[in-house]
Amino acid sequence: MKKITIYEVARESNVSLATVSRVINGSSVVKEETRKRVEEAINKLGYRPNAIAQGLALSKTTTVGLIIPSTSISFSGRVINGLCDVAKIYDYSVYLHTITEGVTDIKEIIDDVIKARVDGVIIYADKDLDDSVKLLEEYNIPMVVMCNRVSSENICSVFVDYKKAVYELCESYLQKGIEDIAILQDHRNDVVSNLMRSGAEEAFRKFGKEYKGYIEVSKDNRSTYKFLKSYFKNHKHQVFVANRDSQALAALNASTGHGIKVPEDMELICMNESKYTSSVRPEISSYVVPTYDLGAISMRLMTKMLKDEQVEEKEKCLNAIYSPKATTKD
Amino acid sequence: MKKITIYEVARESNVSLATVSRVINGSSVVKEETRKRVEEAINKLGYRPNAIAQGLALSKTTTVGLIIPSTSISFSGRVINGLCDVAKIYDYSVYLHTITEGVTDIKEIIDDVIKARVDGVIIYADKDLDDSVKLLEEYNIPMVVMCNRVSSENICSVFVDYKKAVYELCESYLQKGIEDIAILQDHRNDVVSNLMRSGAEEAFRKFGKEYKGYIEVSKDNRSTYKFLKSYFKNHKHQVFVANRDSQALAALNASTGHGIKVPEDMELICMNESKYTSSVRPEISSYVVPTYDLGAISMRLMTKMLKDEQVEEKEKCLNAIYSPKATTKD
DNA sequence: ACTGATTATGAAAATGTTTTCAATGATTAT
DNA sequence: ATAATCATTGAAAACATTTTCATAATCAGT
Repeated sequence: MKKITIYEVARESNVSLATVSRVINGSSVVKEETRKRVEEAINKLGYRPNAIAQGLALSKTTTVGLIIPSTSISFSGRVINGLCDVAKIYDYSVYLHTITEGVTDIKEIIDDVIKARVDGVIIYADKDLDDSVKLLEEYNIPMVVMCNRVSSENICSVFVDYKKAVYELCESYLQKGIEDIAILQDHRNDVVSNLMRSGAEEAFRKFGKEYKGYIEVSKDNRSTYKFLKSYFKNHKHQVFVANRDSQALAALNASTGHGIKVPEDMELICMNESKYTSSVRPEISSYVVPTYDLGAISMRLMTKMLKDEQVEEKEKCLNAIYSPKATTKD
Repeated sequence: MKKITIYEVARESNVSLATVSRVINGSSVVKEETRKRVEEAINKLGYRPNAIAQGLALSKTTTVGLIIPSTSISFSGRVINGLCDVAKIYDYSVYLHTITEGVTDIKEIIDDVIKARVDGVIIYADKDLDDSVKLLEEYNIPMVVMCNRVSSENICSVFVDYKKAVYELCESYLQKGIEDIAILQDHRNDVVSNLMRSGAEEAFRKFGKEYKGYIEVSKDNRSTYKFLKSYFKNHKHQVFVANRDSQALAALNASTGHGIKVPEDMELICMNESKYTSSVRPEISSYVVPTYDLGAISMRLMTKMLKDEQVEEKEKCLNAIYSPKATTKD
């Protein structure tokens, strides 16, 4: 089982390498008759171009590196779906790297994508960006940052405006005179949490008040439920906002356990809709976050940068759409 | 900003390419003093080897292709985590391809991984394997198949034994004289559903009975809930088994809506534990499926094949661990 | 001081493409 | 018929490595 290279195709069809290469790449200059002959040879021999050799000759790989925290994969796997779908359309391949917090050395990952000579890097950064990422900037590699607002020559960013969402949410309650709004925060000091904070604070400031309704919990689901279970024994809130769907579920179960009815006694709102927030009863009012789009748009931006198309907006802000549930019935 | 190649390093450190190459690859023959000189030059110039050129020269890329249905990413994202973690340990990179049912042409994906000259392919196949996958076999590319039992020269497989799980589950109820066991099946005729079926049927056959407790529902969560809502109006079951967590949640909500208490009136069992089955109350008895291991083991097998280590077991069968919840209280 | 063995290095070929430039053959206009 | 243009093709360099084979340098043993 010998390897079939462009040489074998050339010999088989009695032309030079150059011509075969032209046929592969759809160059228009080659005569119809020769093209046919070459194509037949290609099929007959089952030849497939070697992307590695192409990469070397062209100094580009039509490959983009994706760097994403492992937690985010289970949390928002559709990001990857959107990203890959668009990549496929534009004939790019995806080189995947996951970051496991406390384990992975980001430097190694950066080293690896540079070694691999990816044409660009898309990075999902729900934390502050590591300094080492700036290495990529020095390398002049086109970058798209998801979930973080970054601006620079070679960097685009795509993010969800949680700040605005929470701002408007708080504003609408404050207008109705409701100011007992609790916001659940997990310890991880992530971008979304910060945005939610500043949204709430801004809204309250507008009404001349200071916001301080944070409830801090740990990342772990079991302990979150335990905590809330005892929390709701002595606490009541008119409005309760959670970031992740599992936290909202925990809140729902913990509160109803104490006879607090959602939404009559307490409005429960989740910042990230999922199949779970909608399959539970009562349904949990949630923000639908366009995670698929987040990935898709990021990759589209990347292809624009790589093909030197005009990038009108270097910062793309997506909105989370509020989908309130009015009743416990359906 | 000139590109730094091995040539520049060679010049800077006054040695030949060959020597620099040896230093990069940790060859033992180079003199300590020269090694130092070369390493200094590498650091000074910020040189990173070009994996593409290496790939060409060595005819291997230390890269494995991962082919996975997009739905499986959100369903079992931890597969990817396990896979990537192990890949990192063995210095392999992951080339990601997603399959969107009805959209993606598998042939194109196969073409692409062949073009990319990945050293091996890991494919998550919860459906029957497409014929085109056999192309890979002809190409003699080492493969690991997840979720499907396949045997062949160059193919290993790693799967979860849902059949055994359901068999034992049914058996234990039948021994107690309980035979009213309903199994929810979504339309997609996938491997897991089939395994569950044959597990149930085998158990019933052992007791001289024929199993026919399937309930067919659509894939869509909303309509599943709707369906179950009206289903539980007129139906009762002692045991109710669902495959996916969202289906179990829907079943829980729909049944309690009609005053059916879990687990007193009906045992509810989910074949795939998730943070949702455990954060809901009453907790849903579930099988903990080692998804992380599924990925990790697959990749480990792959590295063994690629490094020509001995592969003792070409088929690795993982067990789903039953975690029954005895009470509605906690 | 010389031989043989050993260690360290370099020259050059090989990996599989693309692309530039030159050359050839065909076609058109004069 | 001839020059000029145009369409098609091929030779060879370039891409950045690894590796084989040969050679140079060192060293030990006589």
